[in-house]
Amino acid sequence: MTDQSADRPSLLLVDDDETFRAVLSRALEKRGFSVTLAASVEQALPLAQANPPEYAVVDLKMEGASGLVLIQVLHELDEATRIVVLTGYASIATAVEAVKLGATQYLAKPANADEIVAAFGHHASTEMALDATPATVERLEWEHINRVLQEQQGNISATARRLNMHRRTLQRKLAKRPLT
Amino acid sequence: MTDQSADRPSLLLVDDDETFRAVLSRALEKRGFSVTLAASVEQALPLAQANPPEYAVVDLKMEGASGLVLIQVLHELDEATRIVVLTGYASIATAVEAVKLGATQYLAKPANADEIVAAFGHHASTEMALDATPATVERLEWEHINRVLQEQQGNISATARRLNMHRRTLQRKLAKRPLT
DNA sequence: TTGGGGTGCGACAAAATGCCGCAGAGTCGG
DNA sequence: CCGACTCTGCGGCATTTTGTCGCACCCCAA
Repeated sequence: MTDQSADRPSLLLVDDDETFRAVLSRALEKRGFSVTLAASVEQALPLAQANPPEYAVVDLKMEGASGLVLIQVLHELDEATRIVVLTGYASIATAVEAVKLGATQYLAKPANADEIVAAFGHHASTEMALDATPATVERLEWEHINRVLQEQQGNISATARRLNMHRRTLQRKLAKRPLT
Repeated sequence: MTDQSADRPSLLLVDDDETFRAVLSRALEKRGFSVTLAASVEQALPLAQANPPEYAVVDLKMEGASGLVLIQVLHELDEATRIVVLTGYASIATAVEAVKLGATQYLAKPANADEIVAAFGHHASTEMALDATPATVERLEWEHINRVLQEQQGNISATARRLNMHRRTLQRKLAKRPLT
């Protein structure tokens, strides 16, 4: 992954959400990475084996094989690869697993590009990462709710059940615009 | 810690809750371990340095130094020591930290002796089942707060400022045990 | 029609948050 | 030593949010 951008660190981004993938890819390119995309573990494996990346962002739960498989392979290919795991289904057990398999850091979605870059650790060419501002809790909640709502095709009752939140509360939260 | 019980594996149990410590000690002795007790990291350090244990059970949050300090020392003394971390304030951020420092497994209290003993045998697997349920908003908030708190080296005022949250509110949230 | 799912919303009780202040601690420089 | 700055935890009380309940309505399939 040190193709024509030999001076930019290579990064493999693996996520089955096409929109998220495109947005994050752009943000990471802006921060100086040379990004290669994959929509699944199966798609990512040959890419990684051909050119082990310096950095990787791996969604944990995708169609097909688990992101855990990719973490293990990436780590075996090059122990120096810095792997950040992203997941909308965060749990301590999977965090332990991911780190033991070689992940550098484990982040719950939503996570913005600055947070992801900061999670790689100190990186000399991305000074702007040092000022990473964490999202407010309200922002986080809003994005999470809307993501699950979308997964439930806009069904408010189902979303409330899935989030273990009261429907009335969910309605109220959705009626409010989030602060920036 | 292989004093007169040369045929029983040595185990260092560090927890500032005297009752819990005594109960768990008894249970672990019944399971064949030779248990040494300590009520704090400060108390445990010289014990560990004198005789690095084969196994350790370390509470994360105690008066005085954090259990994370002890994990690091234990791991440096003997990489083969199997360390299980216990905490009533479980978070992904501390789980990641503990595992990176050398912990074998990370368990949320309450955890019984069987669970702890099983945890000593934990090995990373790519076969782990991934959660099908998205995190609740409360869980997401808890994990986010704890991640930023860790980034701010445990400074509550700084964390509150960074999260644009009132300090009192943050204190209250941190005092509550997270939902599982 | 019935039964099952969904929608939005108000009233009121309960819980959480915001705001303020208190008391204490530590660090640093003058 | 003092003052200035930071931090810590916590209670009292006002305000806001959430939980609970119920109402009214909708759609769809049997």
